[in-house]
Amino acid sequence: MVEKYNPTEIEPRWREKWAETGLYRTVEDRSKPKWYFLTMLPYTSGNLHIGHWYAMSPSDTKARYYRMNGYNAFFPIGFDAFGLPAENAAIRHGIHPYQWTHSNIENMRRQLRTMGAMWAWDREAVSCEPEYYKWNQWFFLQFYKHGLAYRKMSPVDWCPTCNTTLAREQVWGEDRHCERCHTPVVKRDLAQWFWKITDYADELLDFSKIDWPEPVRIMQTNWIGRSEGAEFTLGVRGTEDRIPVFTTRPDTVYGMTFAVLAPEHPLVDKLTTPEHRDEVEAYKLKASRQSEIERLSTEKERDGVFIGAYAVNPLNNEEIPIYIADYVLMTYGTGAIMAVPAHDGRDFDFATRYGLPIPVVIAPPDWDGQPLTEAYTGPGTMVNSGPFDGRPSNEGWHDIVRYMEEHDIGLGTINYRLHDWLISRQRYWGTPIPIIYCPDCGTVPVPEEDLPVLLPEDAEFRPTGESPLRFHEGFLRTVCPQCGGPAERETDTMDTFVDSSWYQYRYMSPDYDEGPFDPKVGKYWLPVDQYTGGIEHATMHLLYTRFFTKAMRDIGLVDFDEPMIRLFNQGIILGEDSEKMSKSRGNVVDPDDLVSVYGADTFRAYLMFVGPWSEGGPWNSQGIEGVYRFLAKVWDIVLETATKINETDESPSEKEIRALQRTTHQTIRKVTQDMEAFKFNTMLAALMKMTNYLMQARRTAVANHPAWQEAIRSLVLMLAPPCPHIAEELWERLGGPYSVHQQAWPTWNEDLAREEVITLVLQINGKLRDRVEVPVDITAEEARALALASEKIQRHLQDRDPRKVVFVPGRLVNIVV
RNA sequence: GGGGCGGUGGCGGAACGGCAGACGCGGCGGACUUAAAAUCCGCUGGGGCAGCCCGUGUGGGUUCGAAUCCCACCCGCCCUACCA
Repeated sequence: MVEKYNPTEIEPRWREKWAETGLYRTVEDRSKPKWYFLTMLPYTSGNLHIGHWYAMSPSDTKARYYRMNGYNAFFPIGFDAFGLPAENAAIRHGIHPYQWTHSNIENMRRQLRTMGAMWAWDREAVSCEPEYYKWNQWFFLQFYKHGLAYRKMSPVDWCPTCNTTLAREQVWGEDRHCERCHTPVVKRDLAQWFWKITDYADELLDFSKIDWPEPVRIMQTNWIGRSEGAEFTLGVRGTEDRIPVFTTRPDTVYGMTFAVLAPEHPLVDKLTTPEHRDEVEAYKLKASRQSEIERLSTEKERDGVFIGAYAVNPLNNEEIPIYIADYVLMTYGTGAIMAVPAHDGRDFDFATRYGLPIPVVIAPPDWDGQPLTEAYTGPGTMVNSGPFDGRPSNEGWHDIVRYMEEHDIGLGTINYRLHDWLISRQRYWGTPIPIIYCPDCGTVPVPEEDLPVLLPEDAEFRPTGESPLRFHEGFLRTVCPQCGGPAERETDTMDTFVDSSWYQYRYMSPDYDEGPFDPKVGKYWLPVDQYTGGIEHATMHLLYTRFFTKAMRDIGLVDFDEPMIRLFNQGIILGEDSEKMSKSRGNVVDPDDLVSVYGADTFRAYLMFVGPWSEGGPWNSQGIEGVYRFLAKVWDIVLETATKINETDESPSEKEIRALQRTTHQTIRKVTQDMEAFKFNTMLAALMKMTNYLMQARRTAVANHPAWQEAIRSLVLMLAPPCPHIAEELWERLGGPYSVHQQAWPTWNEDLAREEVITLVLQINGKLRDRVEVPVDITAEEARALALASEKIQRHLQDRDPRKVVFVPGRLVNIVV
């Protein structure tokens, strides 16, 4: 009996050796093609959970595969280290965010190392370090200089008791209360900084330069929400005021029977007549709460109130009542709409409720002239539309826009759902925005040479969650860089999505201090060749980082348009109950426990084996045993071979040798193809199948043949990417040179992989009736003759005549009767 | 309401126009053992258990042939929220 597989003994030993010998040190080796692999960086939560392993093991596997294929593969790691949990820990436990974050990072580094991944630790970057966030500030200044950063008023959730703004995740429940004191939150306007991502809206809709999954492209496209339409103004009877409205249906403008403003629309107060004021105020108050109430109640009634004023339709001069209603949003378009109840479902509901007229202006194709029972939103013929009557609506659409432009009524415009990126956060644990407010000079950017604006260490964390920066005199009080007079710093910090928008660049050269990254190093590695991460980031991080790269290009930092050429979205690993893992459900699986029992190799391989990486799936604590058994079998077979336990004088038959070679080369082919296609589950199944074959063959004479040595070596090499430790150990025992991870990936020989005999399926009308063993290269004629000669076929055929015989080479014969 | 993903044995899944269920878990039987564990070998979709019949959410369609392509519907999960 050979020595037993003992992962806990071999794994730490090899990790040490890899570190000592610098096996994964990054070198800009220009003699090799580069391949930049990037996996979404972890947040410094303190503990590596199974989701991290699920995301990282396959990407490490693929990076290792590329390395064995002659690429210089770059696989960096870092930490997303700013964010609210650190501040909460400071408030609750009195630990400074920096200290909390760093002890978390220490622990996570230790846990990450047990994975045995080929990370480029020498390029690690941590976003809460001044050396990192200095460049967030630098980017801010560049954006400011290039007109991509501006400040305007914007609403935030505000807790009146805690006297602080709240982040989205601090607002709880249907009544939207503060997580700390349970007071219902209110909206409050603050001056905040924005970045002009909308400048790139059209370019962000262009995916021609990237190979990204279709669902992500669709989600980004919907999120950007480009819609073509017209913007025009409605006059208000008896005033000089004009209400701008946006519509995607200018062809329906004659069907407007009322106008609706968002309750927060700036003209509401001015236009409301005295007798409607109370009602309007009451509705506004209701809307300010209700519009934020969780929209779980799908059957919400569409309501609103008349404000007493009338608008004028500029095309037919008809006067129509003006309402406010919470179904119109201040944040989209102009915050006001022309309501055409016949051709918009929401307007239809509203008009029905308040008894407003619903004139048809687009006749549906088979319209009988009767009133509509629901809104008709399709194309049709224009009616009741003055000079446009009789026009097909899709042509009339353009006619009316042209008419509006010719008569200075309005303009054809494009509207986006996408808003500019609000980056201000009223928080401590983030990057200070490098701006100074001077009573004389106004808004003054911090000079580049004064960066970084450091977060003060002696911050005082109040239980209410107020930002310590607002009360920190030493931070707040400064001098104006322009006039030298007393001035105040901006106390808001940046959204943490800023950190992750460009971290792939910082990994080039985390110690570089002349710019965000060393352009010489960037020239070699950039852009990212393969990015992997969850699809939940489709419309946030993945959009922001594309924006950042385009802005960097326009600033002259990079010469390409997209940050990541290829993207793969992995699924989510669930608990054994098929529910999302969470502490409250009690279905959390701890990676540390599993590693200490089974070793990292088994754990990595099981996560890949459990199902397609893109799908995720439930954890199964018994399933992992199967993978462990598989590795233990490989261990036994390889050691048996290495120690030549099985020497006999017998020589194998040609047939046995060919069968072994065929298995080896078919497996190499399958594993290579699956590795390319991210099909790690079937890749491992193929390796298991080969191992099962070797288990059968190891006691036969073929184990003495050179083909056996080839099979064993190939198996170990193919195991190196998914299970780096055991492969290294076995490779050494086989007498291979250090390291297995520097060996070439095995290649298959198509001739050796080819089947000689196949099972030909015989069907009648597509139903399986018989099978016969035939040579692969059987001709159609031979196959047909063989099929008709089959006893079972004859029996099923009875006396019916074959009308047609379909022959599919290598597969089947189908007789049609 | 909009968008995305998915329904295949007891379970995770494979096959993605051509033998449905690879590989693994679990189960059953056997070998080894005083015994158990571990390990190894065999069987394992359902029904008749013999020739066969039925099976990929449901109902249609295309095709010589459909889990796979098309249409309609049902169910589940995720994201998003009245986008004019």
